[in-house]
Amino acid sequence: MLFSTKAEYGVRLMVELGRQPDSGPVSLSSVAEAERLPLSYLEHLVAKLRRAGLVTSTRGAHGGYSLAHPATEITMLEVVEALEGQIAPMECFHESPEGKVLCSHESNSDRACATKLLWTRVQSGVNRALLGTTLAELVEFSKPAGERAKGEPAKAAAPA
Amino acid sequence: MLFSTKAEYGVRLMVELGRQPDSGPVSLSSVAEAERLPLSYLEHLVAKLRRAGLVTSTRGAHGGYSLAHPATEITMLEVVEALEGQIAPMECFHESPEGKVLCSHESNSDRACATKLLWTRVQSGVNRALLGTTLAELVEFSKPAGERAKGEPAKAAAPA
DNA sequence: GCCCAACCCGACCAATGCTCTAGGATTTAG
DNA sequence: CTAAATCCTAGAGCATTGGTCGGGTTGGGC
Repeated sequence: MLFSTKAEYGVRLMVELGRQPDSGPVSLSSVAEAERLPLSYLEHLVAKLRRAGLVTSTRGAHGGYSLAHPATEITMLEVVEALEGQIAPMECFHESPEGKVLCSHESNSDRACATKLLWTRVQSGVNRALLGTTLAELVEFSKPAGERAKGEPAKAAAPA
Repeated sequence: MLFSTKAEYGVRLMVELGRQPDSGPVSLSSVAEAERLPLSYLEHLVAKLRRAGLVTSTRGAHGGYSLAHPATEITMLEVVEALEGQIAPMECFHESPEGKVLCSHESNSDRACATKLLWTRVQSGVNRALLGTTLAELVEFSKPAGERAKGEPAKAAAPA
């Protein structure tokens, strides 16, 4: 598996928040029930999303979580990275802050790192998919067919 | 990490085999030394590649492994799948033999599976990258710059 | 002012998979 | 025959995953 359930559950959580745009904060327990996910595990995941600035929390009675930004401005790259950490296809494959690709195996040999070309392409493919998918699209997609295509249509991104 | 070292080591192994096209079988220990990888671990990996029909083995003294097909006809999708198993972005995401996408969460709710759109795009991005990269390209890429671009040039595939 | 819903936090735990080693059995060139 | 090599199975050691548990803290409603 490329990703763990952290990404799966976390994205579902975000979609659930995105479905009620302006009805105040949504409690975690209602999300847990709707998606049939363990509440106490969701607490850990939502904490990561909060620390990443993707959701805001309001404490106390009738509290809960809300999206920190409009769903059209939240890309899946942000969400998945907040949940799973930096996305790299391989352990030895890191991007420095300036965007250069580093590979710890490179010094192993006089030759160029054979796999760098491959992992670069894979990462680029994943990044394009994640960056080109907004939360708004998933919210729209999750609605029953009859309900779709009303309101502002989600920005169409690069097709699958 | 998207992939484990199984893919990394296995691809390196394949590249090493691809560098000596017609000089008989290559022993695992020479590969292990050249790439500084643990020999006994490589044995497990090469067994998977053999069972997948990607390499052939010749036993006994002066034995070793060779590519079962020309490097231009081996895609990284075959190699990585042989090593890591079926590639799916998420546990709940399977492709049936007819190519239909199944999702075990779909029955959880009256709504469409919110994450299916996302994982479909991710998988398609990864597949394109893996399918569009041949072993011959990596072999070429791994040569020192001066040595490249001689012989038949590797088929240029979809750029990163 | 209390209660309770809800967020918050850290410790813990079982299961799984990854990385790698050990030890041997089998095959074959020289 | 012997050395080199593939082949096979059985694990050890470790990190991660996917949770659970118990207890805080906050704040609205009665």
